[in-house]
Amino acid sequence: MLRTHYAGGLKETDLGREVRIAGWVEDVRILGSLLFVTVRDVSGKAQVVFNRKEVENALFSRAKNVPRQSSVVIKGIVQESRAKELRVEIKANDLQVVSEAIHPLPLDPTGRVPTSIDLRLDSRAIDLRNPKNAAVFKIRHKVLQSTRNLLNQMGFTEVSTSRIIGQAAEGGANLFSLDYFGDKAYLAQSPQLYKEQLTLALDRVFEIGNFFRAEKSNTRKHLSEFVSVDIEAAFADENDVMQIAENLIAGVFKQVNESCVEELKLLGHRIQEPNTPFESLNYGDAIEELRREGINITYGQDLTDSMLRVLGKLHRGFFWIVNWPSSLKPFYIEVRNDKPEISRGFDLQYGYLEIASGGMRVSSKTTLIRRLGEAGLEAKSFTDHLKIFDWGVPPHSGWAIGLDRLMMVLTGKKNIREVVLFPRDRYRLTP
RNA sequence: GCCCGAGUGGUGUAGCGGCUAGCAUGCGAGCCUGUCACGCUCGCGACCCGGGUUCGAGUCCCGGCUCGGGCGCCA
Repeated sequence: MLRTHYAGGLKETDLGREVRIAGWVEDVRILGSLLFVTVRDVSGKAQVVFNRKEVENALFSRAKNVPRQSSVVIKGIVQESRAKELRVEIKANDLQVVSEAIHPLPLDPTGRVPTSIDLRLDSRAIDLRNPKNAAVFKIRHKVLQSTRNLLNQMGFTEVSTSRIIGQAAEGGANLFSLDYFGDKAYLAQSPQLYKEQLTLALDRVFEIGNFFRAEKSNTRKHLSEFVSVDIEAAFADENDVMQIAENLIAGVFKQVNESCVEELKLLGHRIQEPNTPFESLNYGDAIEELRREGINITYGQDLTDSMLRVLGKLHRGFFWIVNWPSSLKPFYIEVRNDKPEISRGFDLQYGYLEIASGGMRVSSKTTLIRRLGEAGLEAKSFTDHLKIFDWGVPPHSGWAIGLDRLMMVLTGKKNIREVVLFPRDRYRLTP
């Protein structure tokens, strides 16, 4: 064991105890015969003191000359600190440099000098030594964990469907294609059809996975690879799954608030558990509101980014947009019985940001074939999917939450790249 | 893909026709026994690339590349 304690975990109860910590050197300050080394690890930092008069020359100069950000193991006795903000520190009797950092480093992970996001992403591993940047991913971990727990409690079974698919159907976004032993294959943009098929036997399923979209987007909220939280529930309608989304999101907010106090403080970001149910806005009313704001839009047009920005100012926090024209929703979304021109799909917004979309699905084969036609797609290329509708597919509903976008809300970050470890966008394929 | 803006030491920036190209941080050398973004002294290190205008170009013009913002595209 290189390490007996974490740097951030030293307490007064450790006074007098010999400990070993392992981390990286954040700072070296020398005052005559006294040498202060700040050592950080994932848990926080500890101050280490070397006294020239009490330790060997070799050790003192090794400590004095260790390049910052090098990995070190330090042994010493915990003593009371005279530092203003510290209770305890380590009076060192050994320091081993286990891996030296070569200077100049591409950025300063202590955050004394800011670094542009682009450069930070080029050096992501060391960028995460900055606790503010690491905090984002500790929160992300908590979000994933709570999402799994909450969906599990709601009776969902977690599944993993394939990312490599043979049909580029579905319309909408462009897919990345690849060579599959001489056949053309594609990277999935969504588990949509698979998760619908699974409701036939597994009833309620969810999947958290990476999906791909070959759009040449150049924005702060789009990536070529993103993480989607998908659910699909048998014998459920759109209202049922909207409620599930509300409970899930409120639950995630609550748990992040409870267990990520330090991380949120580091980010200087506050979150408030949203009240449920969320506000619900009819598409038609949204159009009216936009027209009142002087925006030139007519019923039936899709809402553009700038329109969503306006709506986001009028409706703070989470809100649903419902009762969309059927023509604006994908073929697998059910339409209303009384008014087939109105869809049973919904979008979830957080201000201007689209967080999720979903709806009641079509479960009648003839309706689905008709809807495919209306969407300009060929039923022929959906043979594998269509056949399940002969096998007693239950009525079902579901949605997909963009996890990265939800992370933007939870961390207050304005650029989606901040909340993804190694983002892939139009111009970035590495590291 | 379109529009706008920006590229200056490792990092973040100031300068916008003639400067020994300034500052912060970093790095190197030195002084200091309680620092804590320690302090102080000295030093190191930079004008994105290619054309053009001009006596003279980080500075102005054109093109390229890269980045940022907005738009568009977008299960």
